[in-house]
Amino acid sequence: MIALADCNNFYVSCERVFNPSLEGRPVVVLSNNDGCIVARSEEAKALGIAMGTPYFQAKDMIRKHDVQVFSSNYELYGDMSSRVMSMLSGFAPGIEIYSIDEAFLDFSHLKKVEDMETLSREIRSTVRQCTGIPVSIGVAPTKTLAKLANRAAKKNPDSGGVSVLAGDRRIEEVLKTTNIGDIWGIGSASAEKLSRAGIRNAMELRNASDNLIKSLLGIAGLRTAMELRGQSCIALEETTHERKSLCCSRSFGRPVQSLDELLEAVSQYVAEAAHRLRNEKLAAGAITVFIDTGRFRKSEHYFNSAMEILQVPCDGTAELASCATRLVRKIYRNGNAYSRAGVVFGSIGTSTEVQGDLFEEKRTSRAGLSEVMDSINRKLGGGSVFYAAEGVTKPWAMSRRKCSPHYTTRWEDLPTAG
DNA sequence: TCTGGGGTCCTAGGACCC
DNA sequence: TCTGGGGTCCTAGGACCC
Repeated sequence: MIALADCNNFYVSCERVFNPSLEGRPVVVLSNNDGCIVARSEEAKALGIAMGTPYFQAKDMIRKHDVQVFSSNYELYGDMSSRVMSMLSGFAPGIEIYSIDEAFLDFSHLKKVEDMETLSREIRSTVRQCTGIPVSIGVAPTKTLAKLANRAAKKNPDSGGVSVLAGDRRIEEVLKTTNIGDIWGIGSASAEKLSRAGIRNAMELRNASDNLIKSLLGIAGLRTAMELRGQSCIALEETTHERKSLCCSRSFGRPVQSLDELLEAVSQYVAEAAHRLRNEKLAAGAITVFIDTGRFRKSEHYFNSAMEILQVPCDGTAELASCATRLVRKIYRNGNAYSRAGVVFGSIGTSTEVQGDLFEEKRTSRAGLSEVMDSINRKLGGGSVFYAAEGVTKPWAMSRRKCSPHYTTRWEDLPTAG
């Protein structure tokens, strides 16, 4: 058996831990650049505010019902997440951290349903007490069913936040009441295809023929169907596997037209991404840059990207930035108002095992400067030293007008009592 | 006026090999 | 006149996840 522990309305819950006055009130958290609503408290959901609603479209409703609004504070959510995950990992022999607010736990050592329920309740109350975050737990024979069990736990107020899916009758009950699009692995495109073929709920997908499913959805869809039948096809992955790409992209606070501002923004994204690269002891073998006018603008949509393969994999900000700068110049088109840009590192490998260039006469040390800058920023706080190329006033920076303090990661933001 | 960001996997088609 | 079969690797695009 596998358990899925999923934090309730995670970002909202993080805000509430340090601001108890939010308890019982409608609260929403916005995506980067204060664009969309990406987390809602139960009270906000009850008002009919949908996931992903653009903030500006919901403003009337927000004012009318005095909904509390927060910008995304990923520093806070990331730190709270690691607290929750470290609590969870003490409760099971195996854990797979699946996302910032979810983890699968190995429950295979438990044989009785009552034991699974008891342990789940213990996990819930301990995590709540030690971190302040409410968690729901679903238990089932496969990951896909555990996802459904978790939904059932959240939906049913009598469940106490725990639901174990064991036994054919109980499983079928849930399958029948789950819409096809609410199954893990079935997105909108697949839901559309299936419903045209007359398959509208999880039970109907489970009972459909392998050939039909494979022809409609391919091998991934077939795996999902088998998981609904109770046959585990998606293993618990306890080891974190090596990263394949690393991306830093952001929308601008206001449209950007000048090449200079675009270059500043991209330089900053490179600096951020390269810093993460070095933290993970990795080096990039290729770099892609993209710029985008955005798809909601009335004028013609312009999106373009360019890639360069590096002679020798690299983790230094300066070298990566000079490459990125070259690429921006290549795709920049004058007269456009850009709303977004980004940098993607690919062909990633371990920085200690870099294949050198046979024909390079003398290998210059590239690591030194970035390392020194990292250590200064670690000691004095992020952003203490940076390349001037990143810009100083940054008029293009994203908006985060309603960001809460970084309660757990910055000394000056420590909450005070009394 | 205002619409996020960061990932992975699968598939089909092309290029190439012997 | 007539031209095989089996395989790998790479890439772009689509779909999915949170």
